[in-house]
Amino acid sequence: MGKGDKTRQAILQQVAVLFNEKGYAATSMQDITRVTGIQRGGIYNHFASKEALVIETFEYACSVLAQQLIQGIRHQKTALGQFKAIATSFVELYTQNSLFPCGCQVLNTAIEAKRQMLPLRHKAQEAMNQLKKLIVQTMLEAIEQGDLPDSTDTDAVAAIFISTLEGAMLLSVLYDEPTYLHHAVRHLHWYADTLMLNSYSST
Amino acid sequence: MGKGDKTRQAILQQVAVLFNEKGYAATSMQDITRVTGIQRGGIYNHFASKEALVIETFEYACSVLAQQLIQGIRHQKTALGQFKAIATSFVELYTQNSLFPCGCQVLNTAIEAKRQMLPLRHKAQEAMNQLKKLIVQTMLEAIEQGDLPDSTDTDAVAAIFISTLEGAMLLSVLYDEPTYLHHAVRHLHWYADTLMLNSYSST
DNA sequence: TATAATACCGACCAATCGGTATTTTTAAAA
DNA sequence: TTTTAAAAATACCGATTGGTCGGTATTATA
Repeated sequence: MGKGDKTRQAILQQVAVLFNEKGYAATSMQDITRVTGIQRGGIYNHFASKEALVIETFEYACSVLAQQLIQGIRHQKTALGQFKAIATSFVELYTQNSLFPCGCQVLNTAIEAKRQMLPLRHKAQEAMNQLKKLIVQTMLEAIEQGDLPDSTDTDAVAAIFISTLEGAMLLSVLYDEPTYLHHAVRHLHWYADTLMLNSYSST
Repeated sequence: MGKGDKTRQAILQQVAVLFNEKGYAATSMQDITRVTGIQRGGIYNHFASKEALVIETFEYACSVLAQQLIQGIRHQKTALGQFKAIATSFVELYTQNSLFPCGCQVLNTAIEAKRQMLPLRHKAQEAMNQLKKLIVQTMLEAIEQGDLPDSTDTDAVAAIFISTLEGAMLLSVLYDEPTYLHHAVRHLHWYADTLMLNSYSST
């Protein structure tokens, strides 16, 4: 990796944290020069505009996030175990990883890019699609393995999973208190276990 | 109400929508003059600074929100009915009210005021405290009326309620699709009904 | 080592930012 | 109707915004 690529990567890493902390609009190019140690001219040598930097940074953050999430569930042997591990791993990402101390990048981005920044909004939708897909496919495997009933409405359950986790993330960020994430994991694990006995979700 | 108070109220109403759409940092005073039809000098005659306007607007939005939420559960006769109606009413607020087409003001504010804008963050915490208090007290009544078990961990259940609703709000805003909110309501109603049979929540 | 390409800096741009001081208009009190 | 205080508009401020550009230092290639 040449010098250019190296600094480019370093910029993405450092700016990802900054953007997640302050938001995109509230972060100025001056803030970026401060945290990267590179002047504006240097930054614009790697990225065409602030918007391009924003989008690339989000993509970078998502790739790291997804990789760590998948790694966190890989060791589980059963699909149901993997399914439940998604919640655990998601929470551990926030509570243990210093890269994301200000909440979920996808959540923050989705909120900021509601009507403005449409390309960024689209990226956030794609990232959420990926997460949903991971959950649904894990559930489908669990159904195949007989650990979840055939009647399970995988889309609906996945939506509940994500809603609960993201909402708990919101509360944990708001109060700077990881308890809410732990509550969410416990609730979701119980919910997953209940799905086998109770066919509510298909109605 | 004199003319001054009238325009002041009008500013709060119109700016509340604008802030909720674009976020605080991304909304300029020029945007505000555009939507209110009042020039900067006029605005600053009513509010000392943009920050003061931001905080007052948030307070205004929360008061409207809280009022409508309470009104939406008042007609229920049992406390358990009120408890479940909180979820329904919360969702109806978003899907039917033109005042809040860009998601929950508390959610949006909490995300934007993570480390910056500490007074605003504090206001967001207070607003969330209010919602939590409403849920907990409704549950306590339901326990008194024998519709929920004594062992219910009201704080934990309230956290799950809020997490699920706010998370579903996030998804519905991200995809511009109310389905996620409806999923959340169905899930929470089922959860509330299950609490009576299952004492999981107390562990 | 000589040459070409890349990375970086720092001064600079027009535009816009939030905010203020002043003037004009408006509405309420006399 | 006149007086007067408040409300709104105007003109303007210094600072900062995202972005550009010429020049220089550094790196990679040959």
